Amino acid sequence: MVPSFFKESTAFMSRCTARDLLGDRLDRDKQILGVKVAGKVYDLHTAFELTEGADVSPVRVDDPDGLRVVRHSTAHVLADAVQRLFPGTKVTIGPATANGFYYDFDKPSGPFTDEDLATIEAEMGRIVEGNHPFRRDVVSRDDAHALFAKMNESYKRELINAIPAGEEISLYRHGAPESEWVDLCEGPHVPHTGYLRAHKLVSVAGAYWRGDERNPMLQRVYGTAFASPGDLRKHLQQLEEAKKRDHRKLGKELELFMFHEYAPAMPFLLPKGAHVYNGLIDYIRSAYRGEGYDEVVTPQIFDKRLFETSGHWANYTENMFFATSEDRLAELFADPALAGTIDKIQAARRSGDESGLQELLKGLVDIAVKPMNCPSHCLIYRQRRRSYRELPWRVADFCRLHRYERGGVVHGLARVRSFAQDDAHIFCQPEQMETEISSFIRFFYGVYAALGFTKIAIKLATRPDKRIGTDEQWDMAEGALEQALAKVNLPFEVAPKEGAFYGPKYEFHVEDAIGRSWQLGTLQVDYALPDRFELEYTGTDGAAHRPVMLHRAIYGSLERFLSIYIEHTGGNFPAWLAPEQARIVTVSEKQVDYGAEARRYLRSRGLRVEADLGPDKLGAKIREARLARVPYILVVGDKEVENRSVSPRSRDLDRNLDAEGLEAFAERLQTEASPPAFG
RNA sequence: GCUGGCGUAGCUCAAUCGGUAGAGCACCGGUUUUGUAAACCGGCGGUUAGGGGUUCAAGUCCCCUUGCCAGCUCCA
Repeated sequence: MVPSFFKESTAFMSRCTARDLLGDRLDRDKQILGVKVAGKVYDLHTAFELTEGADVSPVRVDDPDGLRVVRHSTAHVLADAVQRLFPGTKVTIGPATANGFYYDFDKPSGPFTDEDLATIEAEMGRIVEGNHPFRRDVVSRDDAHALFAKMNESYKRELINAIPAGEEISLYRHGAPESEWVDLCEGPHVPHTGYLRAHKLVSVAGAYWRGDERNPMLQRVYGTAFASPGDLRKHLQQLEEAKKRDHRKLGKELELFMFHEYAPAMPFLLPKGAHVYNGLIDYIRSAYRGEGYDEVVTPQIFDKRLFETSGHWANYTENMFFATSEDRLAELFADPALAGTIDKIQAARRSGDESGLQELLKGLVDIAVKPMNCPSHCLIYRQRRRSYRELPWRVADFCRLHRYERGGVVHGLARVRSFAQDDAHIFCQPEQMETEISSFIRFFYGVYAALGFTKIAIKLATRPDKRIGTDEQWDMAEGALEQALAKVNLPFEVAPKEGAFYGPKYEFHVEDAIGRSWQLGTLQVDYALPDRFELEYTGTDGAAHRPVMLHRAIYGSLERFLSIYIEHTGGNFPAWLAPEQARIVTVSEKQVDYGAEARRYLRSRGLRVEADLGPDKLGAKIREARLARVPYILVVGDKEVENRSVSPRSRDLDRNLDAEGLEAFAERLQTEASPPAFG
């Protein structure tokens, strides 16, 4: 069925172009770039088969499909500009990304500088100016090879070789007729370069050809482009805002945490940061009582046999830290085999036998620092015989975990080597899974709503090709995850084959205050660990059964959650979490005694209150308290001393409130500072 | 881990071609006694990330190590 707006197109064509479908609508509405037919976007330059009944809709510059077209087209203009300015530079690929585009170049003279970016941007402006059309040509494989051979574009020829036989090979050209620039490209593209005025080059970076570190390093130029200069400006402002909120910057300014090179990528939470961190833990912990969780405390380092049982020794050691003891060292030195081992290690190193070397080194180690809590929880489960009556059993643990992350990936608090999770494992009977899952979802949403996150998207990651367990188990696990969502009426997206090798999972994607999305909590179904640890419970039938294990976390890593929460709030923690809830500032030193007394009183009411009694002027004290993001500034001058009151200034309302008595203020702040309810 | 960049006082940043390491804030002392985003004066503070090299002379040039930043790859 052809949609109504195409009615003016008289004949129904099987082979057609967007122009045929859109007719004079195209001339009336310059925002239209092409059409989307059965999920695929076609530009004005491309002919395609239109099957009857296909879903057809116009693609406009400012919708997501249109933006991708604009960005990809801008990438072509970037490559054009680069080849004009830096002859001898070879082109590779230049796709659109979530927020823009990039183009990878093989540039013999090394990386681009910031000045280069400015020059390239100016050149792009000139290329775009003429409103020159994009043109598409379909060519034979031989012609394509001949063309790019002549141009000495070896990467393009590699790409041509990768195009399956029988598929169309197309070229896109753009620019003034006398200086057209051509690229091997599937499209789609904008009608002409006039659509590409709102662009900005953002940064340069190295990247490998085809993402493989054995391949040559290319120079990647990142840029972004939008439908209009206004949209571009808005995006750049969002980037500015993100920079202002960067938790690494705020962490330093607000004295929340620090790092030291003696413990790289392992945060030190300073008193204020630790307060917020512990507040988040306390919040979950208090909720655990109502949700029926038991909390345990478990060791930090284990005999390696634990991880051999769990499978970490075979699959996870490159992410683990190891420990040793004097006893163990003495044992190793006393072992006559050691001398031989050292020779073998040296030989493996010389011959570059990485995996052999790893095996030898691992053989010397007998203690490892835990990267996850699940193995210890399995040990606890096995502490005694379990009955079906005690299932589901929910075991929570906030113990520290250590994972050796590769040097280049660590990032502030968001990706660290030492962290804790609001981790818990639910051991249950298979038929209890669904109920457990839906009550976890409810719990999860309650916590996020209470913390001011309302936009949450769920992805259901299903069975990957490489997996363990029976199809029956996978059917049951995926079914339970799906039905639990249906029951609470939540939409979700399926991420096919993205599950863990031992079970399917949810990924919760949470959107923050400035529109960025983060994967935080998770829930995973696991049949493997109960098998490996031979966990059992006695059923009503008196026989032994194997429980299912659910791994679940609401915050995920507390460190990472804190980093996002800092950026979400911009450091303006709500009163119930704020390390300092109110600060008394005296107008002059005449009010010092009352200021100290007020502080004593408010503290006696359980409030976290500091006082700035120093000789600075009021304005300076106010400024400092505001920079510290204290929720209430309590001004105390002669009037307040006389009335035993304070004059509060609210951070969140950004204005002065009426003066109120000490007791009344304490009452109000106490109410405001009680943790939010959820559920 | 890979590629590139960076590391100067607690913080933010200067230091021309290789030629005596400096400012503001913070901190300490003093003066000022202040009504909603920075009063004034003085002082303390440095083996320029660490190590090696080149040089008459190194913050500056070269090499190694380390940490950080951006990206790649990986991930909570």
